Amino acid sequence: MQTAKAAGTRQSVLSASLRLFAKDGFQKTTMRAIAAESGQSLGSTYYYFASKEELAGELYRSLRQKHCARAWPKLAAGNNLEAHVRAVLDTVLEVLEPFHDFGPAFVRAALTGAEGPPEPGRDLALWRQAVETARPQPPLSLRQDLPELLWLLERGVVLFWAHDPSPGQRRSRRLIAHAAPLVARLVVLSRLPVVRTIFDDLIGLVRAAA
Amino acid sequence: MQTAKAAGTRQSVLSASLRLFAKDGFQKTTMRAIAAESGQSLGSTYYYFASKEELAGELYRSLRQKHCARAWPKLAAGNNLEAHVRAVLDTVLEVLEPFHDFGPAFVRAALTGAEGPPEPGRDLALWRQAVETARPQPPLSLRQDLPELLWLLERGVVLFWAHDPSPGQRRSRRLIAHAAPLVARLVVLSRLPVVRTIFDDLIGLVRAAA
DNA sequence: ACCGGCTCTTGAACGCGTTCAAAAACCGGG
DNA sequence: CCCGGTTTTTGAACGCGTTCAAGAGCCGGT
Repeated sequence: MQTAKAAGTRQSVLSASLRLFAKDGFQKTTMRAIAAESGQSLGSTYYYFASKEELAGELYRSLRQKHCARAWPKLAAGNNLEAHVRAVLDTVLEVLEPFHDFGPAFVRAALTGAEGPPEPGRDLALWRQAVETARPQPPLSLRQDLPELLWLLERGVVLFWAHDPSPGQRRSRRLIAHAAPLVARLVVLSRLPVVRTIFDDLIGLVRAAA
Repeated sequence: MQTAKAAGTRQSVLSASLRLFAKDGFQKTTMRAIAAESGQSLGSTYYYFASKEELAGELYRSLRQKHCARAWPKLAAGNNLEAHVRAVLDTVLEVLEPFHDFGPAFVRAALTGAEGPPEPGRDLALWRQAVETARPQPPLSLRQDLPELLWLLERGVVLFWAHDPSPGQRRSRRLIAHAAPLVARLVVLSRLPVVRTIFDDLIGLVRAAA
């Protein structure tokens, strides 16, 4: 059992790391500096977080939570799929933006932290909502697998964004601007048998991977 | 200018690192161990290789060279595109196989070493050859951009392979088995305007990224 | 033979992430 | 109030990748 005060110190370590990561980036921020900033000893921070990676993972987790909370309302109006895809992806960059200067190592550390795909539950639910509430509705045959494919797309975009050196991450925005209509068009065309076959292959490919 | 003897020591450091990486993996092999194994002092290895990463990069470079040399002849017969794609991708796994136990960090270190895409020249040329010698020939409209797309595919496969924990990397093989016909079918279908449009978008997306 | 300037080698040192045994603080029950 | 056990804190220590000032070996020119 842990006391209330302990939770407080834990939080102070977390916020100290947030402050320092923002100032100096992920790599340059040392565990010793985090300990000093939060007024603790070095060993104490390791009592709460087993590694620097785990610290990144914790911050990233709260970020994705915020992402879901912010993106969800945007799906209410029942726009078309392209708008939904764009909304979710734009929101993820919006939420992540202040953390870009943390450096690619931060995202890598966060994504590699303990769990491979870090409890995909919430994000996947968001994509399911995006698919189900889209009007016109995507073909029934795709409705089941599409969320997973879009979730894969999201991870790809985040990875790209993390390494995007362009000012303001313009390239990542442009990537989304291109990808959203592409996805929408593909989904519409999936009614054609030829395209449908491609989708089947793609899904088979993803299944083979996972 | 460097003497002939120096080149020898350099080579001995390289081969020592190869031996140790194979025995203990990339992460667990220490620079000190490499120095000891090659009969040099620690500082001496740093005289030849600025970092552990660079060591990985050097080994990886020679691997890709071997890959090109081995894959090129397989393209001579003028098979269809699917066979060519499968040949090149299978060969890359074949060449890389002994290095899988080096761990994902090895590939990451190699791919991140100094140059972003490490002089894509040779690999891209291989893909160009694969596209140009395929029979029937891919549509003219794709012939220019297809090599770049396939090269992207190759990097994706390698990345996937590096993290593939399945025994004998079966999953990676399966991935290739699924991806090759998918690519071939997509290329054939690119004669249809709708699919062509998708390709254009995809190429635009890649261009926006690079 | 001696020198000046290189190429190469060395081992100590730095700062890092991480571990650990021991001490301190805390807390409910006697 | 004090005691036993748990939770929290501490600072020293380890091994790592990397850096560096100093020296050793080598070689052509005088």
